[in-house]
Amino acid sequence: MSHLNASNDTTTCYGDGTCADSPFLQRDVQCNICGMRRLCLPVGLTNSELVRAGTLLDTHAKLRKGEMLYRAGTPFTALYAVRFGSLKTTVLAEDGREQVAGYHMLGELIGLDGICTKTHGCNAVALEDTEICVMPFDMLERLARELPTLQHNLHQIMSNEIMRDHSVMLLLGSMRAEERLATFLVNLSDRYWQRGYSSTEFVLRMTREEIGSYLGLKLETVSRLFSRFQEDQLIHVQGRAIKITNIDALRTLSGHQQLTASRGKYNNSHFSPHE
Amino acid sequence: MSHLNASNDTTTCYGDGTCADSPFLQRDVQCNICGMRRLCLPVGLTNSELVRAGTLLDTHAKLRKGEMLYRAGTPFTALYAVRFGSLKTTVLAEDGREQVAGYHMLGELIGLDGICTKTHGCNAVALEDTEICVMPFDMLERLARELPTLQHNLHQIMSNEIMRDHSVMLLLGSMRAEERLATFLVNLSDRYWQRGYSSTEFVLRMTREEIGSYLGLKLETVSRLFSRFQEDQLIHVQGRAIKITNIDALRTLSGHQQLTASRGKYNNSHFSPHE
DNA sequence: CGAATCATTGATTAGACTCAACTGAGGTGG
DNA sequence: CCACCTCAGTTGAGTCTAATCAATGATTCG
Repeated sequence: MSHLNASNDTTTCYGDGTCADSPFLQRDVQCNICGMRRLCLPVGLTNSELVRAGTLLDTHAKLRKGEMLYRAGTPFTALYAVRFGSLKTTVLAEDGREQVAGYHMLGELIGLDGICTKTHGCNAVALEDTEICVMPFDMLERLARELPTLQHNLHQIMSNEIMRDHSVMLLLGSMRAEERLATFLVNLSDRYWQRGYSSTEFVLRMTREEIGSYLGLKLETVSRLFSRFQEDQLIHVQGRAIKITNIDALRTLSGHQQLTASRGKYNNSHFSPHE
Repeated sequence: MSHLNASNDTTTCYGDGTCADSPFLQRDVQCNICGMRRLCLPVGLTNSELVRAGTLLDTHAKLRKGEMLYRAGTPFTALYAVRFGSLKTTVLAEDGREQVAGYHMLGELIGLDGICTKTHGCNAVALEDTEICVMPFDMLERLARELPTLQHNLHQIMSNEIMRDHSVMLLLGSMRAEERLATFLVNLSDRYWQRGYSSTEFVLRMTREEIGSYLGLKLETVSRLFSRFQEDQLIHVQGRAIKITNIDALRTLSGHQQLTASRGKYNNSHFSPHE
């Protein structure tokens, strides 16, 4: 993976998944061999810029299922990008209540809420064996001052997280239980699709209780709804294995309300590895 | 207001409300005459930096009550800081449902959700006659590359917005109606206090329906809860005039759960103009 | 001053929660 | 390899919170 030719300097990788250079012109930069480059922080950087950012993006870490990446209250030092696997983040009330704030998969950036207090604001736990990319934040800020594209990407990602949170607030504040679960399923479906996986068959990485926590519902309610959706021929459920049989009906149920996906740029485009 | 001496270059205004220079060393820079400087984007900039940022921070705009600052779907060009007055932002579902995403007062920055798509993601409406500071975003990004303090402040503010959203998600997903309203009142009380106003007597700038929309409740529920809180001697309500008579009980009700305030730096400190 | 908007309060209902019992899958160790 | 245990998931019965529907009172504003 390190013997490929360096490309010329103006070569750019685009957010739409295409690349100005030939498929074999890849540098020995971690991002170039990471399948999620086009969804991640370095979108749009030239190769020489990627090389400069190399030290930033070099450090990886592996997490076993259930392992915690960071804990609320501990010092914030870095942002993390998911290379593979998935994580949940949870916010904690002072009285001990805990709520899932998000599920994060390939190419998504987490830890953003730690910047403002230099302390992590939530817990991040791996839902399966997971590998992440560690980006020390002071280094990232320094680089962002030199690379406007990187700077703008960071701002976009943070802004996108704010939009995502707003759509969750809309879900929690105004939707009925079945609308919430339908929206959740449609959102997962879309995100798997964007990443090149089946949009109709996937395995949930979280328990009913965790889904409920994210959606502001109790686990029994989630379970009942899965059963009802199956009865109504919208999905087929077998434990955590989900097969969507009527995505249109699910979209209708969700009020065509999209939970904003992980990266704004692509939400309304038809970007996908399938095209 | 323009005849005061320029201070020396290393003079810095701090987030805790103090200033390294004498009270009279203020430049003819809008931020220096804005009471909210210590809560706003330019916290910590030296005076010479403030001067550089001057063009960024010079443009103001006035809004009448009910006027819209921006609308979801329209092009995003700038961030806005509240100079006085207040606004609500609302997110829209595709089916027309609308939900209040936040109430914004003095010193708070809005428009952050527009960065990722270059299009505003929500509506912003003045709740009273309001003045705001317009900060063109491309200019802000350029300046942020030159002024690390400004860059970091921007990141902090965005991160803080994410934390605020997370605490709203916790509220909507796990609290009962009375806990939500108590949390809302305590949050308002704290924010007024931080800005030098009474923490126990204030006038709501929004209708019961708007409060309900923010809290995921119907207006009748909000109204009933106000009445019950009054019956229980926690508050005195007269239309929109609120007098808090037992803030401790309200805090207890809210599970001591703070809705994250507008600027992370100050949340857990005892910063306030009263000290 | 009158119209419109906002707010309060009551009666009833529906949707989600709680409590509880039971089933099934996965992992461990004898 | 199977028995056992635990944790996850399903389903049912009853309860309760907040929504809905409805009528009336209070403010605000042109």
